[in-house]
Amino acid sequence: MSNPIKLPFREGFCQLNKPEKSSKSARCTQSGIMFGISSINSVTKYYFLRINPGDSTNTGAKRNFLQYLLSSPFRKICYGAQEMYTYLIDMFNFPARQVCLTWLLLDPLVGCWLLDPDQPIHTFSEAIDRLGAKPAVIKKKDNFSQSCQLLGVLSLVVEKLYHNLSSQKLWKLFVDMEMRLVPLLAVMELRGISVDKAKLEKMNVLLKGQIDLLEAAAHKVAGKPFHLNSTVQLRTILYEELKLDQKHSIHIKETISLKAKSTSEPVLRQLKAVHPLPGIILEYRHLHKLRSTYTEGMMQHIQRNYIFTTWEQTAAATGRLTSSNPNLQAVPKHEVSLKSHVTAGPTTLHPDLLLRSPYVPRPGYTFLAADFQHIEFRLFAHLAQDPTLLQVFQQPEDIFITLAQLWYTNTRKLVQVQTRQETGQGLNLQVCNRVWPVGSQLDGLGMLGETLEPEDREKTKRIVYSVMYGAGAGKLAEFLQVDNAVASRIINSFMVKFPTIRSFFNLVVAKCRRDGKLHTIGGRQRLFPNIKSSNGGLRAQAERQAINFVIQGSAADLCKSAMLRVEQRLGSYPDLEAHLLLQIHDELVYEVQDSQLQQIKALVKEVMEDTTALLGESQELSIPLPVIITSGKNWADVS
DNA sequence: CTAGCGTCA
DNA sequence: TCTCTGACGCTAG
Repeated sequence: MSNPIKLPFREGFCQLNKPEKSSKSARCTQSGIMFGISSINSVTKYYFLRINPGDSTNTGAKRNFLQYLLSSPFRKICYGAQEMYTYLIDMFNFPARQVCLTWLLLDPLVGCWLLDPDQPIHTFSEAIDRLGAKPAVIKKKDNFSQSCQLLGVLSLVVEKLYHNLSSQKLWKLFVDMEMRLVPLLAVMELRGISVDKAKLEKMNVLLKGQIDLLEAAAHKVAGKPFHLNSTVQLRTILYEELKLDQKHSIHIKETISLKAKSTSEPVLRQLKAVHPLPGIILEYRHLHKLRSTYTEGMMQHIQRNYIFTTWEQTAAATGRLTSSNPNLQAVPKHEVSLKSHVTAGPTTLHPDLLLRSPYVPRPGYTFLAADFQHIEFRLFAHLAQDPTLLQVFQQPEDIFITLAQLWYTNTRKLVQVQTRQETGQGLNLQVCNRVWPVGSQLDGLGMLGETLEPEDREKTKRIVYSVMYGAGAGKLAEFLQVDNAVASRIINSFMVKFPTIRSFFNLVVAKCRRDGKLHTIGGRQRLFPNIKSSNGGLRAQAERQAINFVIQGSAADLCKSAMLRVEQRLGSYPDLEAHLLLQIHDELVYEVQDSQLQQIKALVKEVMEDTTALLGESQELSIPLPVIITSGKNWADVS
């Protein structure tokens, strides 16, 4: 650990001594980079490089110096590096590609999170406590001298971090994955995604219109105006004025906190049959949520036709990235229907809304999305070595459609098979029939309609993941809208068909009880203190989290690795222009130059499907991980 | 079932 | 008036 260059930034309130909560009074007015350079004989010299916004000298010597410093091979350390990077790249316009590939350093904020991802730290002093770095007595003379002293502590913190991470075999993951991700996330944040404001506004108006109609309808059937968002008022109307529960002798569950009669979704769905109001409320809540978050709410975040999200590296215990302010990972994917049962009107006035369609590429660019096909299910097959799934997953077929088809053909054996064979998709079905013969215990669900709709696939997918991660019959019944006996049968048929679900569960839980922690394919760890709890509920939860972590965390490793490797490969083709805009867990969305679309498609697919390279040469998956590439002129087109 | 974030009372 | 919390609903698997 020789020659560390330490880089906090912002004079006075650098990350090392910034207060717990960013309050207005603590906001710094001057900014720059504070750094210390240690020589061989351990003498450290400290400097402060002032960076004034709008200063023309920012483009000259200061820029060159920072570029030299940050891309130098010396070991550099910085607490909160992503924040520093966004600041610097924004200020100096450093070239994104080069930053991503060469600006590497060590950040104890991320390091501490790798040690215990359930307890991320938020301040430098927490890092000191967590790592047991000697509590330093900071003498308050002036900002500069205080910062110098903190830089000394930073060295100690990284020293401790190194020993902790190495002894837990996390160093490689830290340096080769998480630290390489930092500059990429900074670049993604700064690029932003462009938005068709007019389109978003139009959708907002359409939603508003529909919401107003629903509100009027609700007031009418309630007999008086009231605030539709108020559960208190709604409760009074439903149970004291309309007395829906008494009149129809329906028992209403009580809320846990206030032990008042619930107005929750399942309750309203139950009441829909006896009165129009609950149905209207449900529809209202749905549209109101969409408007306040995804149209009206999203417009608050637009800056000169762009939306800039924040990518959080240390927010999820499984190793996933998260997005916030706004959360672009939760923009609705499926079309929203404005057709209503209560508000009649010509359908032309109620078009379906695609809330992802206002997000568009810059002029001259096209969106390119790359999706890992059912990554967690495939990883389960690999990790559990399930013989049936290992066989099925040799082919890049859509297993959720296959399963949906299987259930369908089992309930109504004829028709569809023929047409699918004619369209050349019969092969999949034959494969699945060989593996899960018609008439097996997967049948009799009777919940799919005449033809296979996209919703059927979505439903099947949710069943698979629910059961895989240990859902009880009650929960499954609730979301499938079937009774408990049917849900039980579904779960049971899965367990019979894939006995490795249980054996893998037992294996993972046993390992977790032995070690107190588990590891993903990429070596990421998570601690499970409750795995030995005497409280059965807590223990069961820890067991489900354990299973989920191994799979979801491994998927996160692969996706992060894919982001980095695509970036590296693009680096060897300087003419190719592709900018990563979004990561939605298993999906990467790029903005690529129109004329280079085909070339980049091929490049991305090749890199992402090379799982051996993604995992490092020593590891290999038992199954391929097919990647689906789509492209288009708005985000809805590639979803 | 797991993992998140944003809205609202 | 402000901040925090729980329930809900959107996403991803």
